[in-house]
Amino acid sequence: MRDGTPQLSSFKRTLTMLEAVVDDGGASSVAEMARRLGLPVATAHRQIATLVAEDYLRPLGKGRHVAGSRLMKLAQRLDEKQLIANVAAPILHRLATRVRSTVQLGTLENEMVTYRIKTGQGASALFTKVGMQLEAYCSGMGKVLLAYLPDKDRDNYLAGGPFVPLTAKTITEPAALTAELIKVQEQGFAVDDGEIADGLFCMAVPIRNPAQQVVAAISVSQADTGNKRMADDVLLAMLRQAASAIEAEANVGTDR
Amino acid sequence: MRDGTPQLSSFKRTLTMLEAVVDDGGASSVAEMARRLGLPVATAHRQIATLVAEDYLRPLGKGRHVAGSRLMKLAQRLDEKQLIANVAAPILHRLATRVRSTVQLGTLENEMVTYRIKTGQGASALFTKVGMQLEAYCSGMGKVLLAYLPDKDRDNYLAGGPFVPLTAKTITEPAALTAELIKVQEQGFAVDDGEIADGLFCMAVPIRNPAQQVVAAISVSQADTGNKRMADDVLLAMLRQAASAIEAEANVGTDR
DNA sequence: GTTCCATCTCTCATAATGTGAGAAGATAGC
DNA sequence: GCTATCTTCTCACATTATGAGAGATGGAAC
Repeated sequence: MRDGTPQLSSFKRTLTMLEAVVDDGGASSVAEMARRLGLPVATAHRQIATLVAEDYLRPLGKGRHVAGSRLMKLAQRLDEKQLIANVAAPILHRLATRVRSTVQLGTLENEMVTYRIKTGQGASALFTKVGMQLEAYCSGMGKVLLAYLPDKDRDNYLAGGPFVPLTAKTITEPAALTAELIKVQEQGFAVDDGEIADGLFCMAVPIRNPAQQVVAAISVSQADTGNKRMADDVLLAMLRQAASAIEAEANVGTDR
Repeated sequence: MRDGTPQLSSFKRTLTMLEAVVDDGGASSVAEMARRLGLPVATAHRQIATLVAEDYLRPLGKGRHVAGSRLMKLAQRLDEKQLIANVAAPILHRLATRVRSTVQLGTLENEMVTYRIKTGQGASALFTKVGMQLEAYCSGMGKVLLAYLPDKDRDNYLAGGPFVPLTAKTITEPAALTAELIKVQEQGFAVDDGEIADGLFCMAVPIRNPAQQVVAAISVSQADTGNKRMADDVLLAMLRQAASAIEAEANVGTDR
């Protein structure tokens, strides 16, 4: 067991078939696909039958197949957040140089914030890392993402707990947290002034998809060095401008 | 081999793992996933190793994984336009036999119309071919697709030119073309009476996605043989009915 | 440093499972 | 009608996945 293709070979072959059918756009019959991939017809049929049973393909009459709903759902789960992160990267990079601070982008998965982009000055100082997942209740981005959650999910989160304090300022009372999230939703941004780490100030705003759902948040973090810090309203304006730019850019791919 | 789950079970289980990891957004370790799915750790590792080898997952340090590039590419290929074309095919086929003419479906890419479906009587007579790309300004489908473009893009197209005449009736004046597109948008359909080829009559209507964006157009083409031609309003009604059917069918997999 | 705990890697005997040829059943085209 | 093509089914075979357990790795706590 040390060859090039030792593992789960049937899985691999079936994936290849799946891709071939999707690529083909449902133009060809199963037998045709089998011929193209050099597979026995019986095998091809088994593979496609399985894919259909799993709803990764949908039969469309006359031996044709198109992507099924389960595959579509999987694809949707992927690209929205990933796409947003991709288009956001250059915009956030510019923002970071302008505000001379660390700028981050995060999304919510499993009630945790996934940090997907981190850029700018002082990036190394911050303890966050791309790919890292952190509790949502104590960060600016997290509060934004929680604030726009569907009511049911948000209530569920708030009922979950426990909310352990990371600093003296961390909000740990469910009632206080609820009030905070309502405030965040009303004003359209969140502030974290030392709730996640002492002396760390963050401001975060949401990023929406074309359907107006909040799918990500971006934030600016500044270590409170006592002296010059950019005025909050200026910072907020710049964040919102970046958010708009990201939304506009991301929607280009959607329409047309 | 006659149970409910007889086929390619390892494939199914690995798919389940793939989805679980994607859903999880890379939050949990492999062992955690194994526990959650009730699998032996060794099996889980094999599955994930395979998914990584196939580039469906990408390791993200510390046992975490996110969607890999091959999965991303697959997701991209499932694009809206191709799907519409797939579900449209049988509907257009029926339409073509009813109107006894050639029915086509096209989408706009790079300001050119891509012909994706061509079916029905006299299909061989028409010079278009599936996969072909043609200028948009001179065909019924093209005019529909241009008419619903965002203003910015449409103005840009109109400023582009040049619009070479293919027949005596081809609209080549930007001003006239602008007026024509406005008319098309207002009435919701386009007519091409000999603008692309002498004696060729076409009528085209848009196809919209759930967000009400125009993503494709369908058309009926009839060579003007001098005698019986179906009444325009009847043709239009049938085209619109087909468009509705396609939109309804395409949205089944999209929602939820 | 050491100890503990969780994760990951590897091996191997077992049998479960996918395989593919071919026959038989459908379907379409002529 | 016939013929060509696609699909479903069966079955013997051995390829291939399986899962337990032992060893290796890596942190975190102390």
